[in-house]
Amino acid sequence: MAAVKRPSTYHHGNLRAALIGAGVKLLARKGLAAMTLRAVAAQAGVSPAAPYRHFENVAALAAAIAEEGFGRLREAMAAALADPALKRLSPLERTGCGYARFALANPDHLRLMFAGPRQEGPEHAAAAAAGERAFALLVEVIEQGKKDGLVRQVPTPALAVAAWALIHGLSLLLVGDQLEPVRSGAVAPEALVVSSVKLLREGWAA
Amino acid sequence: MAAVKRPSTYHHGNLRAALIGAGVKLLARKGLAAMTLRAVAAQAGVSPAAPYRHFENVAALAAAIAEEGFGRLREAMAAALADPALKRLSPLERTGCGYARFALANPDHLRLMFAGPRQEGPEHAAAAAAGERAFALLVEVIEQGKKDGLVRQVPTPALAVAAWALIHGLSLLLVGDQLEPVRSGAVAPEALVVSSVKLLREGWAA
DNA sequence: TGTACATCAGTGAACGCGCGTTCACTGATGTAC
DNA sequence: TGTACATCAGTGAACGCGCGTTCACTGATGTAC
Repeated sequence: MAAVKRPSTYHHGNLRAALIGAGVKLLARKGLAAMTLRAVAAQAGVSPAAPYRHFENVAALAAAIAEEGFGRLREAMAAALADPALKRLSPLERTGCGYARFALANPDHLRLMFAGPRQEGPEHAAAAAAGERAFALLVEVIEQGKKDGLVRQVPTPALAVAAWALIHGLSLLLVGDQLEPVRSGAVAPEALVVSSVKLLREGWAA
Repeated sequence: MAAVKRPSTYHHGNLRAALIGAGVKLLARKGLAAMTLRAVAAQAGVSPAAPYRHFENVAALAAAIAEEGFGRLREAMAAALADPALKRLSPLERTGCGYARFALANPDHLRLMFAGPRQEGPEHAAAAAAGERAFALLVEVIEQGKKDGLVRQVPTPALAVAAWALIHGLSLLLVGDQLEPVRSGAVAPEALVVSSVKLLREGWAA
């Protein structure tokens, strides 16, 4: 018989990662308000004091969970870019769909990521860096679009900010159930994303 | 001597309105997290139990403050629309500037207005109605733009949602200090609003 | 290979705090006569 | 016009709760010899 590796119950092994995972789970199951330090510790199966071995305070833990979210957001955008089901859309539209998919699947995680202004500390810096990496993916898509002749020679930062703002705002409105056509079921969320990015592509000027 | 109307200290007169005003003040001075029922009552100069004469619970009070915010948001858009300093911009751009001005002047109020999903109760319904009135102003601007031949014959709801999402997302990113060009002082917030709405007007397609 | 020991990731009890909410009350107001 | 009284918007003390954080501790781990 193989000597089964019995994980110790006292020493966790990788509590930091487990706490972040527990936070993600809580955000999904109970929402942002329920994601307290004590709840995260309980979800991870440790005492309320345990997280302090890995995080200075609750804000640092939240920042680490936000960082995780930015990583997943980037992955969602990359996955949508490569999604064959979206191949009829332009890369920028596919990226937007990825963003919206993450938002709709993780509404409270998104809220946490963009809750409040920037703060001090290493975890907050790491979260900001992860956010910039996600933004950089959008910038790459735009640059490539220019090379492929799909995108006008408008300054990339201006377009990236506008595209990010559009899809970010749309995601938050969707997540907040604030759009009447979606609430009534008249329009599917993804259709709205596509139509909005298309509008940004073609412009509203007569 | 005229008989001066001495306001009673016991009976407030219009505590409901005073509580909403106190909430607005707290949002501006201390932020969203500090806007508790007890803090609002203290700011209004009454005991913590007094608000219960006017609101069922703290959520109803928050919804009433959000409603006030939507009213102010609509006013800010209408004011920008009529602002001679912005007369070189299109009506849609002016409306966006008004939105952004409200956001930058009242970041935590905006966060409250869009915090969390919809809830039950008369105050929440009133807040939603006020939000729809603000949205209706945008719809009017678009309809007028079509009549004036400035706006393409694209479905109004689609354009209204896209424009709202763009300016909403941009405002939240500005308010969260999440845009590097603004943080570094390279671009002024209003310039970003104008350039983004212009981009939505002209499109990014080559 | 076996033992002593330093390390440090965990425990669990406790703390003070501010929160939302309740309840019996108080006193200013306005109306009926 | 003056008085009795019903109304109801306020008080203030109290409640239970869950929060973030601390502290002395415990016990599993891995290393030195």
